[in-house]
Amino acid sequence: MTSSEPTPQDGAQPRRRDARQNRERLIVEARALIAQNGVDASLEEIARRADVGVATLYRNFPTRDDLVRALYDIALAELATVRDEIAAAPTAWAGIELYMERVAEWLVADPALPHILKRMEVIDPGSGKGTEFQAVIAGLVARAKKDGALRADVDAVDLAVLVTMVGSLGTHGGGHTGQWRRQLAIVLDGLRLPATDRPRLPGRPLAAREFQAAVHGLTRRAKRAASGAGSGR
Amino acid sequence: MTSSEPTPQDGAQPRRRDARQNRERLIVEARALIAQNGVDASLEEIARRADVGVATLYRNFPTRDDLVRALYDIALAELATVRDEIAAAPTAWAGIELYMERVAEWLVADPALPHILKRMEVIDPGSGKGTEFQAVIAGLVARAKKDGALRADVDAVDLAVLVTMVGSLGTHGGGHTGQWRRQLAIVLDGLRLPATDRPRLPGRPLAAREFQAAVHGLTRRAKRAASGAGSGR
DNA sequence: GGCGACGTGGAGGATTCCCTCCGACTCGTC
DNA sequence: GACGAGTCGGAGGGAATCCTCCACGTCGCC
Repeated sequence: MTSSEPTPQDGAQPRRRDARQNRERLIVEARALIAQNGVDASLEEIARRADVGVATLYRNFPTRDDLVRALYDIALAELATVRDEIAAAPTAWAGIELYMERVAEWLVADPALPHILKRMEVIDPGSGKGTEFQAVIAGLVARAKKDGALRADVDAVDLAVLVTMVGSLGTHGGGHTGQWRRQLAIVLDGLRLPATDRPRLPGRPLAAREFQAAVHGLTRRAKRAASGAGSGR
Repeated sequence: MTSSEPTPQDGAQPRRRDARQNRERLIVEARALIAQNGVDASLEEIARRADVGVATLYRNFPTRDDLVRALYDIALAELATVRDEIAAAPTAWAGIELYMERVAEWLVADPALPHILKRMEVIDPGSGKGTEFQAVIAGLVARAKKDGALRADVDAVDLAVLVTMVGSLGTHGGGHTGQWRRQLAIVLDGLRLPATDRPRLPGRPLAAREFQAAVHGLTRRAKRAASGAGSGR
C-alpha cells in the first residue's frame, strides 16, 4: 500500500472523534454515489447525503482524486487478504481458481470499483495491484502450466483481463444474483488443460427477463427518469 | 386541417438537405462524446463539436433519451446483418461462434454502445434485440447441444451474458488491440463440448504495461486532469 | 431571380456544481 | 465548568449546463 510514506500523522488517529466519523460517512456515501453515477458524481450531493457540509468534504479530500485514491486504498486493503489465501492453496491450479474467484468477487461486491480503478489508472498510472500482485500470479501460472493444469498459451495478464471481464458483470447489477459464478466457471473450463471432467456449473441460468433486468445499471439519470417523467434534467 | 404531409413511412427523407447533414453530424459527435463521458455527456458540447447551434440538437432530439434511442436504432441496424450471417453458418456450433464473435465485435467497435444499451434498458425495458434475436440463438443452442458440440448446462441467456462480458473489454479501451479475441477464444473453449483439440489462441498476450494502459477508459475529467497536470494540490 | 417555408443560431433565465472563506460550534483537556 | 484549538456549515462568486424563444438565414421550388 502507499501508506508506507513517512507521513507524520498516519498510523494513529490524531484527529477528533467526530472528524473521523464524518470522514467515515463521507467515504460510505461517496462509494454509494460513485457506484451509481461514476467518478463524476456530485461532491455536493455526497456531502449532503453524509449530513455534512461541503467544506468538510473538501477538508478531508482536497481534490476529487484524493477521494478516489482513498476509496482505492480501502478496497485494495480488502484485497490483501486474498493474497494470503492464494498462498495457502494446495495446488497452483487451485490458487488460480481462488485468484479468479476472489478477485471477481471483490470486483462484483463493490459496483463503485470499476469506476475507481478506471480513474486510478489515469491519476496514477503504473502503480497498484499490478506491480506486486501480478508477480505472485505469474509464478502461480508458471507452476500450473508445469503441472499440466493450465493451458500453455495464456499468461498472467490474460488472467487479469479475464477476471476484469468477469468482474464487469457486477457493474450490470447482476452481482447480487451470483450469476457471475456461472460465467467464471465457463472461463475456468476454458483455461483448464485436461478439460475432461467438468464440474457442474454453479447456480442456474438466468431467465431472459432476468437478464434484461440485470443489465439495469442504474445511473442517477436513470433513477430520476424512472420516477419522474422523461424530461431529462 | 393542417397541411401535414401524411409522411406515409419514415423511410423517405422529407427534410431539407442541410438539415439531414446536421442531424448526421450530431449523431457522429454524440456517439463520440458518449463513448468518452457516458450518457450524461453535455448536449451543448455535442452541438458545439458538430458546429451546430443547441437549438438544432433539441429540434432533432427533443429529449436526451430521443438521442440515445436514435443511436440505439442505428447500432441495432448494423447488428441485423449479423443475423443473416449466423443463419448461413454450416453448423449450429459455427453459428454460435459467429454469434459470439460478431456481437462481441459489435460491442467492442463502438465504445458508446455499453452506455447506450444500459440507458436503453431504463428508457424502454423489455424490447429490442432480446426479443427476436434471442429466439434465434435459443434454437441454435438447442441444435448445438444435440450435435454434442455445446455443453448441456448452458442456455442462450448464458451466451448473452458471456458476450456482454467479452464486449465489455472494449470499454476499457483494449478494443483496438483485438485483445478481446483471446478472451473470447477461451470462453468458447469453455463452452465447447469435446474440448480435446483446442485451436490456438489468436493474437499474443498483453504485456503487463499494455494491460494497464488498456484500462485507460478516458473520461472527460480524465482528459482534463491529464492536460492540466498536477494543479490538484 | 425571387419568395416562402423550413431550418438555424445564440441569447438568456433557471438550476446545478465547484471550490473558498470565515464566523460559529464542539471535542478534549485542565 | 471553561478555554482553545480543531472542526464545522453554509454563504457566495464563477462556470457549466439545460432548455426555450424568437429574429434571422438558407434551401428548394416557381
